[in-house]
Amino acid sequence: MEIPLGVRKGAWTEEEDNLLRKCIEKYGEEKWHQIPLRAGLNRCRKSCRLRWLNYLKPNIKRGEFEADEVELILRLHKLLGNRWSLIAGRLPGRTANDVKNYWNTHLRKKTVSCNEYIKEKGRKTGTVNIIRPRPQAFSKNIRWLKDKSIVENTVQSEDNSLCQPSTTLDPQDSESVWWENVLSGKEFDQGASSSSGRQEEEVMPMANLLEENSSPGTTKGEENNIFYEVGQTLPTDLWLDVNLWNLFNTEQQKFI
DNA sequence: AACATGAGCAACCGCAACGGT
DNA sequence: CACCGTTGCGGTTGCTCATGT
Repeated sequence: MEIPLGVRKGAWTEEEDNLLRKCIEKYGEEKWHQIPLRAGLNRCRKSCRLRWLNYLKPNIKRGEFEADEVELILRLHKLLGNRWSLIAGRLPGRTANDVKNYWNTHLRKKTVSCNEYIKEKGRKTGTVNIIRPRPQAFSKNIRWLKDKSIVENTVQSEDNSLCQPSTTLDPQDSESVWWENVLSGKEFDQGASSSSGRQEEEVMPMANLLEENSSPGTTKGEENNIFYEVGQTLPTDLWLDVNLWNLFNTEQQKFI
């Protein structure tokens, strides 16, 4: 086992902070398993890494979250769920832990009450067209263009009939049109579900797409269910409107 | 003044993914 | 391909401080 007996836990002292800071200034943010030894700290590597990333790192922004940051957190959380590292990657100077803590203490209650309101409203007004989260995948070669909300390569899904255009245009063009429609909020055809083969090896979920375009040091790829099927009719407590796609696109452009 | 309660935040823990062998 | 060590993430815990009773 890597953690020696008697390893120190709990709050960090100023002396420990200084040792860790000097060590990382000297050796860099690599090989965390060697950091405790190099720094002369009786801490486990996890503790050292966490302390550095959440507190000691030079560019960390302290203090109150600004209104635009809060708004971005709310929107990204709606889009991504509890992907704190991804969300933090869009907030310069903020750590995943900061974002998570802020969410849990300030925003969770608000969104819960908001969701309850939407749920209640949905019961009264019936159903709306939604973009529903579902496992869906994209080619690993997808690139977001700087000038347009277009992806170059194949868009794949568990249900191609919903995710690809019904026209017989050139595949790239038709997908571009489809994406433009999605991101511009145009209406969609009601798609009939049909199963189709899914190429597991060459596809990746959209969250990974975000990660590939996010700032260095963000998480590696992992699966999740943040994809959205269009044209479904479901209660409003599940909806995710098209404007959010526009937001997603807007935010994406900022960081490319 | 003493105690209870809740909010905010730092830190820990468990797990999954990744990369090397 | 399997195994193992390392890394990084999200959930949870626990400490501190402010506020209420």
